[in-house]
Amino acid sequence: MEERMSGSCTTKAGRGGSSGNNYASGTKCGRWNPTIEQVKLLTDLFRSGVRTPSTDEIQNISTRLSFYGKIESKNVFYWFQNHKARERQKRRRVSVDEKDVMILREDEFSSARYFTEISQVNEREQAIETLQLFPLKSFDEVESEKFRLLANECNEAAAAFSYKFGTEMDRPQLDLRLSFL
Amino acid sequence: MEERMSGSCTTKAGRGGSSGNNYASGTKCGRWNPTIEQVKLLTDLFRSGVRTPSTDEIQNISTRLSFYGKIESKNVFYWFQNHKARERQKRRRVSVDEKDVMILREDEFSSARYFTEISQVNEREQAIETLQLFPLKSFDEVESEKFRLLANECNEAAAAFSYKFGTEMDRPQLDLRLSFL
DNA sequence: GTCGTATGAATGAAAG
DNA sequence: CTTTCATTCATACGAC
Repeated sequence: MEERMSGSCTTKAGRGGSSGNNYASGTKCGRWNPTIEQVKLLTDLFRSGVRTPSTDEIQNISTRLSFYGKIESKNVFYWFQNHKARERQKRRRVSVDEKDVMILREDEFSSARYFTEISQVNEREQAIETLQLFPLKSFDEVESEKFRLLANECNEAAAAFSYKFGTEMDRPQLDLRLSFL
Repeated sequence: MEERMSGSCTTKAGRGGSSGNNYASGTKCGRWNPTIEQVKLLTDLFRSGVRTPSTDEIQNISTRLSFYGKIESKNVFYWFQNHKARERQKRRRVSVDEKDVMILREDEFSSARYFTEISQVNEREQAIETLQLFPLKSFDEVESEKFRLLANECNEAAAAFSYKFGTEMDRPQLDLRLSFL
């Protein structure tokens, strides 16, 4: 059984002063604290279609991101997992409570209308542009350098891969399976 | 990194019951500011045993609470998440503070004794009467009306339905596919 | 003004 | 993959 020993840190009386504290690297210990650059890169990858990178890709990404700060492959793995899950979660919630503020009558729920909405939503999810793999213009000098490297290989390796798998295979089983029936 | 929307909004109001705040909460940006009624309903639900409502339940609750003011399902989600976590946190603090004033050495943590305590806590947490779903007596006239509605449907309509589809059909293939191997 | 607290929001990590 | 847990960040408010 895994151990839950997360907080063995000195999380005593919390941090004093509510005014000053920036999060910079203030996090004492424990979990990974991604730097802005790391987050940006990860986000870009995500936006470019990467969803569930393979072990190798994770390793790759992790190695590159380590340039910007301490990081483990595990972090990358979790990041994508969480990011994907949460985007879905968010989408699910927004779509449901922003559209029909009311309803909730049973017949409404079981109507074909409901399914229609769901389908639309899924389609939109798939619609994330997988075109511009990397904006290559987002950073300053230092970044752009590293960025290019990443962009390069990802363009081929990860990209070509993720494009296929991250976008087409990541979530298409539903249809696949149905097509078998 | 979703939306890091920093509160640059002049959010007034504020519940807590001190100042004569209004529940209007017409705040267009910034964070959600629950009205007294909303908090009461949420609290009652919590006391009645609700801890981690499903997506559908959240939706349900949210929709109903919207009667008392602006609210999104994510607010409900966070509310329960936070409320539960903080109760647990508080209890944990108390147990460490009241029971064994010392200890907490590593061996203690990994000892059976530690787990025993945790278990007890969890059990008690679960032990909160989940019987009386709704006190139906907490409010005035107006509230009790809405309240009843919530109590009624929460466990049937949407539940039965969404449970099926939201859980089984929404995305069950990945594992299926693997099970073939 | 600072500080402490209550609580909404987010997210890394992990369990299921 | 989904859901839950733990911790942290952010903000509003009140006491001083």
